[in-house]
Amino acid sequence: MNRKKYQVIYDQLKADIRQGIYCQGQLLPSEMELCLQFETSRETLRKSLQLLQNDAYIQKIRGKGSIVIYDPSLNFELASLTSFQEINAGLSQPYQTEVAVLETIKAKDYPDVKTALQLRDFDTILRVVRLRKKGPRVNIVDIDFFNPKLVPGITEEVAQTSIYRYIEKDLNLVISHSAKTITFQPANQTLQDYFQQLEPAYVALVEATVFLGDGQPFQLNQSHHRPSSFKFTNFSRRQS
Amino acid sequence: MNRKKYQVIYDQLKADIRQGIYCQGQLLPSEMELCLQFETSRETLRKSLQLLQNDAYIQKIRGKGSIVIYDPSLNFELASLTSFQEINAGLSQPYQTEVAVLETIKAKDYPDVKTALQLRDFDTILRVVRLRKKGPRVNIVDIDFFNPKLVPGITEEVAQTSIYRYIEKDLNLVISHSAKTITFQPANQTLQDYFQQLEPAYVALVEATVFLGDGQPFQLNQSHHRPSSFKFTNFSRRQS
DNA sequence: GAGTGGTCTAGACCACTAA
DNA sequence: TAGTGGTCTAGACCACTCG
Repeated sequence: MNRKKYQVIYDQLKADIRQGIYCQGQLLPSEMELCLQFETSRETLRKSLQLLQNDAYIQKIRGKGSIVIYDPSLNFELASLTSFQEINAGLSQPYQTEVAVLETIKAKDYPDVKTALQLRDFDTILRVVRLRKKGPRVNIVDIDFFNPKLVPGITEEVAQTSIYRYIEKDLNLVISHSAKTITFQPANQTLQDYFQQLEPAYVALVEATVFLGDGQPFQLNQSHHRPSSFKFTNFSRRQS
Repeated sequence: MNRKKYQVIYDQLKADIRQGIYCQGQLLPSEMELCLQFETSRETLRKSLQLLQNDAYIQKIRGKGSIVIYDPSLNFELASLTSFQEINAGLSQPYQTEVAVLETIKAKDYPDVKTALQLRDFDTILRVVRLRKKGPRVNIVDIDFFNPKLVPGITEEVAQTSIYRYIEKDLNLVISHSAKTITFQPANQTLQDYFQQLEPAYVALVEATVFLGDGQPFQLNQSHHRPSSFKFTNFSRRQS
């Protein structure tokens, strides 16, 4: 068997919930029943339920069962580490990407980037600016800094399609995790020129340092959003 | 034994990492070694490591070990479901809270709130406005809507101290999870009056619907932040 | 090949809920 | 009291990394 059993069960239950076979407020069958149904042990099944709980599909209640809390009106994809390309593919009206800048710069001229990517003065950085447009209207300006020693060979063509796909499929590297901050910043003249019109002259800035599987930071992403079309969604649980 | 074994191990390792006994980039002892050290089975120990990984303390790498990725300069508390009172208690310079409004309103006059709290036209809602100040300066305006059938008896005194404490300790209810969105909005006249000065006339709005353990929504929280002092931090992992 | 983490099992006992 | 989920165990086998 190729795929992991708990993953198969997770996918199946998730699909059932999304299709409304199990509805919001309803209880799933008990763990015992699900074990029989999927022909598995209890710990394996519980692993699947744990994942469903982490992803806001169910809420487990001791002594009662697992209640479905999935709400189709919510959309949590921005809270996970997903490339623009991957989100865009799911949109009904996708964005066009325009690569505005692709240049190599010196680490010592960008001290903040140098720190974030843990570089030294004499290292180089690949700087990429991409405009995400709907027709003529620019809604997002992505400014990215890559460590070319870790992820070499990013060309304009790669930047045009999907850099994450290139890193994972072609370079065969593991993209692991990311630390993100959201702030509200005045837009400098360059940004105002990209956006054409900005009211007020502020942007929502999502800044993320992204790490490879071995813990090394390879990318600093600064995603500038037109404030009127910015929305970040998140799910959180109360600690007990 | 009262506390859960995996929780004890998790707490211990977390403390060790925070105190620098294990440093960023370093490997933890292997699972075998840790099992011996904590006198436990491997699955239990792995549960603790799983928690550490979820909370951005370590990154597990198959065939190698568990690498410490904890970065003390990041602060993830806003990404979890934590009451203002609880965050405030950890600040060196705490906020003062002023209860500006505490009133009962009709659900049918607030259709958005009615929907979020799953109420009917003739239900009532408790509306609370609280100002979070540092000296004379208001930095956050919290507007909350509670379902009084689920969480009755919220008084001005409760609102002044901690509503979550009251709900958990006095009402003995379980606060479970929350769906949150972050947007940037123009500030209406009332908000501008509260904030005194706002440059630009925008606020960062963190809107959260909060649910009890049985899946019922009891609170809609609209937290309006002065944009210049707003920062949201988040951690995410790439799906495999 | 030795050592690491990843998956899966069968079974035990405990804590909580509801009738 | 019966049924639910929560914790913990000991052991098996697999997949991966590295010298």
